[in-house]
Amino acid sequence: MLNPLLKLTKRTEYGLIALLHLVDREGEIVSVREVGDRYPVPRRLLAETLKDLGRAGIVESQRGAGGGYWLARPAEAITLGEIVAALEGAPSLTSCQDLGAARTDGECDVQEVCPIRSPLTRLRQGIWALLEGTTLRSLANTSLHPTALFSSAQAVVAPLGPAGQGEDPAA
Amino acid sequence: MLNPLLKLTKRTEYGLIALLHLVDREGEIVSVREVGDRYPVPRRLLAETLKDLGRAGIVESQRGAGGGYWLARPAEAITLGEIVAALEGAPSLTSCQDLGAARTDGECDVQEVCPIRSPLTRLRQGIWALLEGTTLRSLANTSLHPTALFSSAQAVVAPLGPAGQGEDPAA
DNA sequence: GGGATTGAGCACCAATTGGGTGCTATTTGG
DNA sequence: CCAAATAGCACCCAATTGGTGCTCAATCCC
Repeated sequence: MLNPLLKLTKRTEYGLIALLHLVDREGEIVSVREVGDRYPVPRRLLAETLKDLGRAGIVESQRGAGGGYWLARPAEAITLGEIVAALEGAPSLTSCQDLGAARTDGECDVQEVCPIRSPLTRLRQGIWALLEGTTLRSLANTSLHPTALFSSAQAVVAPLGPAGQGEDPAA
Repeated sequence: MLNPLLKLTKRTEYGLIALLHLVDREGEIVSVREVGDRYPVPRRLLAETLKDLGRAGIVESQRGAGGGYWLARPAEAITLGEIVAALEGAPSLTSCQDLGAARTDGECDVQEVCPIRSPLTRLRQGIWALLEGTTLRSLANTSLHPTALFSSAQAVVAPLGPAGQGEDPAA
């Protein structure tokens, strides 16, 4: 059994495949059929996924014969984080906190004494920053390198403490 | 429904809680009962989790009355990645590749035409590097800062392309 | 030595989640 | 009017995860 920590759901996988295809056909209208013919993916799920992306404003669509999907924005203005959020919802690393949302019902069952909440929250933000710093364009163009990726992630996690101080990285 | 992308299983959550408690009591023997009394967590699952951590060589244990668990190594020599790997298995970002393992059966159903495999693999490695760069000590001591975290992650993802070249990080 | 305490090892059940499909309505082009 | 194609549900099935029962083995204390 392999770790789901970094797992993407099939929906997101299929969504990425579709989106990358849309990047390839930027400026044109692409039907679900076309994408489904190209990749051995359940056509129906692909359709569901594109509907979700449409509702999220990442793609636009036109119904009827000759209809299909296209990117709502240029590929460099669409981030991986946005895509994942659209297809899987907002991120949460531990189950005991959703940044104030849905606090009405169950609440964190580890409550006040939960010692992992704070540090993991920061880590989650760092990871999320990585996703936000990766654009659909950079995914499409493998030769491009997500350099800005780290500067943004660093900006999020760095405030943890003063840089290059006591801790020994060589340990 | 919130995104499982960064989700940790309850096992890992409980494991982290237990480990942080062990850090707090470094040098002493801590029983499952003690941890279970401190945090509102299913004592039994906590026990299962500690067993797993023991099998992974992260903690050591002693049976019998007065027995319990303690860290097998200093907290700065235990990484979050290691913990997660022990409790959830090795990481995989997309389902279509597990680094060569389990290639006998299903194989990647998107096969050769899978366009997301390469870029996401690299992203996964970057995220994993973040986890590997975070020590249990840094989690325990919130004031400590995971600075080395980014240098290691950068080392993994940077090879994507020549460093500090064409791309504009300020974009 | 005997009993209480505590971890080890399995097997197993129950609840949630995710993958996937059926069906119908609506829009659009020919 | 018919065919193509998206929109919107509702639903089922398989897989994973959360959680528990039971038994055995080691250790301490009396």
